[in-house]
This record gives sequence, structure tokens and C-alpha cells, in this order.
Amino acid sequence: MSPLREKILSTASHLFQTQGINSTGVDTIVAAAGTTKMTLYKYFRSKENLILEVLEEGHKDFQAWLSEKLNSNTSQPSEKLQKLFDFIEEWVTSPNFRGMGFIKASAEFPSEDSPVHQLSSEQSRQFKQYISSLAHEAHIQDADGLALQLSLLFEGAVQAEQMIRGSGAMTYAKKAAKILINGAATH
Amino acid sequence: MSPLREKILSTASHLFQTQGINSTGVDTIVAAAGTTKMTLYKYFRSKENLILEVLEEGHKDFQAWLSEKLNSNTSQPSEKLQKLFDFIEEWVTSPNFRGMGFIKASAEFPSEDSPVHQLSSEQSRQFKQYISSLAHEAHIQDADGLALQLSLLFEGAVQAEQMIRGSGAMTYAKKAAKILINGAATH
DNA sequence: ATTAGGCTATACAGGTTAGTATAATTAAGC
DNA sequence: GCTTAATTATACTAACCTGTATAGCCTAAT
Repeated sequence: MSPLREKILSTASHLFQTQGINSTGVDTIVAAAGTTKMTLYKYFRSKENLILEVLEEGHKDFQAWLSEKLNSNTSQPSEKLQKLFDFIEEWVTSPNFRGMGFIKASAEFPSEDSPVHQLSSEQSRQFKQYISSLAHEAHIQDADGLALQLSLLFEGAVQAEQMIRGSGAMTYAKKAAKILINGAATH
Repeated sequence: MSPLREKILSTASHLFQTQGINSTGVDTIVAAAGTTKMTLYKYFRSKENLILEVLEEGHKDFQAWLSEKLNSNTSQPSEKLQKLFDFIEEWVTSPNFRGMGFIKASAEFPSEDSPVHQLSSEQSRQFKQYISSLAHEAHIQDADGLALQLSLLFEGAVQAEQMIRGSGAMTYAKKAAKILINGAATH
């Protein structure tokens, strides 16, 4: 991959997170990345295309990191579910955390026709599906229900944590998650 | 109050919710409200001012409806906390539900300098504070912690419900809320 | 009927944005 | 040293958006 392409992607990702997607112009991105519009439009068909690639890369990175973390640090399926939120907290509070793109993207692109909205809602669905599969392996009866509840907590916490940095939302989300997991396991 | 002013407010509220705030131009608003820009700018200093008033009205309506509902349908403080999510579900699934403005507004205006961001984060804080006061009256030890958890669930559920209409997110959020409330009450 | 106030219609200024065209510049390979 | 390819620099178009200016219209009260 071209290093300039990567630079544009990471710069855009950072700006989208801190300034918002719609309020970040292409000119701002290329200036911050130390390149020009011509180069950006060589690698990306349009701004929308760039947004989609930023979202995809961010989601892939997170999913890869999370499943690797779970697979190498736990053995039992029930243990994975228990440690899920510990690792999520680790991700969210890590210094290079650039936000969960799909959460904000769906808010900035509320129209269901928008490809950006479609991709981010698909990613949200995928994440919920992943939690559900963990719950299923741990032989939880209503695995989908628990997965939905945990993803609600997760999305709410990420948003709150970004709204007021250091609000401790993730800590309480973690506690709530453990209560819900234990409650679902005893049925 | 002028009926035209009210019409502009309600029209803007509806459009902001369905199309997003930033992607809804004033021309679109006045066309949908059946008036002209001159009239809009007679009643509102700027678009930003209109956004702030829409947010304020929506939040006031919700808070008034919710506390009235709680006060007239419950007696004991613990009962209020228990029924909180039942009423929230009623509000969210009601046909004239126009969304929780402050949740999306903070996402569309991520810069902390923005007055819109400041107002919506203040409203989010107020809502959490209200839940906390209910929890306090019910003699829950960690009232703030429970309030934070419940507001996470709430914000997550509203967003999910809007992302995929009829996802049943609110139903599961309600169940999770009851588990968390009961867990917090026995400490 | 006429006057006055609110509303409409329309055009426009000023700024911002995505995206393109064109030419100059750099750097690497032979 | 020359060619080739990639990147830069800069200017521009076309669309869009907020906010304003100006003139005309309609209705209600006197």
C-alpha cells in the first residue's frame, strides 16, 4: 500500500473523530496530511468513498484486536464473555483510541439511503452478532437478547465517554455488563 | 405565541430528526412549513438559534411529560424508578415521537465550543441528574452510578431504535434496567 | 376606501465546499 | 543525463448555504 494513501486515511480518521465528518473539509484533510487534493482524489474516488474506507479500516482494526485479545487471553467461552468489557475498556481508554466510527457516522448520516449510514449500521449489526456468538458458545439461553443489551451499554458508554471525557462511563458500563451476564447465565 | 413561529419550530424539529440537522437547509425548512425565509429570520436570529430552540422545546416537552406521568401514576419512590423505563418506552414508541434531540445533536456538533453541543450535553446531564434524584429518593446507595448505567441504556436504546426501527431494543433495555435496579437496591 | 402590519416573492451577496484542469516540480531507473 | 511517473501548486467551476435587501400583496381595522 502507498504510504501517502495510509497517511490520508489515518489523518482523515483522526479529524473525523475530533471535528466531525461533515464539518471536516477535504482541504483540511490534505493540509493536515501534508499533501494536496490531487493526490487524495487519485486514491479515493470521492469524499464519501474516503469516509467509507475510514469506517471499514477502523472496524476491521477493532474487530481484529478484540478477537485476538480474547483468543489469546481466555480459554473458556464463559470467560470470554466475562472479559469482553475489560478488553473493550482497554481499547477505549488506550491513548491511540480514535473513537468507534460507526457510532457517530450513523448519527451524522441519518438518512437510510446514505451508503455511510448503511455501512455503519451494518457494522453495528456485525458487532452485536459477534457478542451474540460469544454468548451462544457460553450456552446462554437468550444469547441474542443479552447481546443486544450489552451492545446498548457499549454504544451508550462510548458516546458518553466522548461527550464528557473521563466521565467514568466505561467503568459503570463494565459493572452493569457483569450483572447482566450473570443474570442471563443463571436461566 | 405566533402560530407561524410554532409551525416553523415543529417543522424544523421533524426535519432535523429525519434528515439530520446539518443537512437540512433553511430553504427546506421554510418550504416544508409553507412560509419564506424572511419570516423565519423574523422569528429566529439565525439557524443556530432555531436549532437551540428546537432542542430546548423538545427537552422541556419530554421532561414535563415524564415527570407528570411518574407523579400521577406512582406513589412510592421505588415504584417510580421501576416504572421509569415503562414510560420511556411509551414515549419512544408513541406515534408523535420525534426523537431525543440532544442525543443526535451532540454527535452532529462534536466541537465543544459549539453552543449546540454545549446545550445538548447539558440536557443529557440534566436527564441523568433526574434519574439520580429518583434513585436517591428510593434510597439506593450508589444513586449516581445507577443513574449513569440507566442513562447509558436509555441513550443506547434510543439510538438503536432509530437505527433499525422496530428492533425491539427498548424492550430489552427495559428488562436490563429492571435487573440493574434490583441489583442496586439490594446493596 | 384607505391605511398599516405582517407575510410573500424573488433576487442577490458572500462564503464554503467538492471536485477538476493544467502546469511545474521532484525523484528514481536506465 | 534523460525519461518516466508520481506529487505538488494553483487556479478554477459549479453547487450549495446562510443571511439580507427590496418590492409587492393581502387582510383587518378604522
